[in-house]
Amino acid sequence: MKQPKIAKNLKTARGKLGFSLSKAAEETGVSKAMLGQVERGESSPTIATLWKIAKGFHIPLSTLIDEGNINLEYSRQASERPLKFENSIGFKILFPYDKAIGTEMYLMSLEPEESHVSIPHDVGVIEDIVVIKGNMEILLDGVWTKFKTGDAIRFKADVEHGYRNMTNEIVEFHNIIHYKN
Amino acid sequence: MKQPKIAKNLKTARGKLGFSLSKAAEETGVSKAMLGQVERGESSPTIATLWKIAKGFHIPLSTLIDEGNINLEYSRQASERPLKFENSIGFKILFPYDKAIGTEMYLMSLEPEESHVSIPHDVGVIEDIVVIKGNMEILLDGVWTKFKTGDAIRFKADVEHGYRNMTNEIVEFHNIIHYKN
DNA sequence: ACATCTTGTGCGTTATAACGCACGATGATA
DNA sequence: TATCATCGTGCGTTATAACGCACAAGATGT
Repeated sequence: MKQPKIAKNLKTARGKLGFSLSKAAEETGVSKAMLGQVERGESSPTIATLWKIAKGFHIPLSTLIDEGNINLEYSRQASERPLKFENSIGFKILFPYDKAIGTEMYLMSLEPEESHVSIPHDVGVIEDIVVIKGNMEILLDGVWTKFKTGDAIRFKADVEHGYRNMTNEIVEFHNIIHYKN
Repeated sequence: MKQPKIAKNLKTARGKLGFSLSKAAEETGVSKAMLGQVERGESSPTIATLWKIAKGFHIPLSTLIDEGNINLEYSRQASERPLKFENSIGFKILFPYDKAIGTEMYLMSLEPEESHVSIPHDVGVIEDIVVIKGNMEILLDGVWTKFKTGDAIRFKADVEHGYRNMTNEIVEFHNIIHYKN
């Protein structure tokens, strides 16, 4: 696991919001000097300070601690539909998001030893997985749980979750995302 | 957004691993006294300290910052036993009808030379087919149309439609029915 | 019973997070 | 040009994170 890139994520977040350090300090209740120190990597903030920042920026806390694969722009798109898995594991769109139906469906594949962790979707989003071929694990509540061909799993996608393939065969699964209308 | 529940999450994680404070300190490189302070909510750790803990515990950092409304709720759905009714084809319920989501999902199978014609569903019902294995035909607008493994088809199910397998191999497909809410 | 080990807590010390403020640089305006 | 406002950085001070150590309580073994 890589060390969290707080400095970069904070700088990126602030930039995208178009906040000066002063404005950011005003919105978050964290001093301008401290925000600057964090961005320059001169200080490691406490979780309480990070929370104040995230709250003031109206972004998930995980956006600030994420490991650099997902930027704020991605996170912001999480509030819009459809959600794309760019630069991630292999997938094929089976049914694109349809507003009338409220779902989208993908055929996903995982190479051997490949894994992917998703940031949380909007509140209320439900995700279905149906394992088409192979043995895979799904990250639910911080625990990797095993599933095999034919298994069907429904879980809340508004928390962090992930998929991984610890076998040496390709895994394929259907991924259906239900958005609350 | 709720304040992160670091104290509770740390205590839970340590408990699940079966670590004493001493063992946890050893594994994480964070002092026993500090771990105790964090668990009792007497101190708010820096992100660097949290990262050391997560790394030492081999868990995602987000597990420690998650907001406490984690429901370890997911459902392993698929019924184990395939069902076969008279005058119908074999199927297995993957996700039963859920009013909140408005869909149901089945894994269907067609023996060689087997066919099935459905009576029309209610007005507005949409049906998705994803061919998992084999070559099949679907009756759409009075015409049998061929589809193969990997094909995904969406059609209005409020008119007559059907499925048939004119090959000598078993065909399997996912059948998702979307009811208008 | 006693000795030893383990466990979690509290305390004093050290390191650093977090702050308010001052300042130089930059840009805008009169 | 002079003035003002904004920006980000650095500094000294205060608060607290993080530590090593000691200790009381509990568990275990003889």
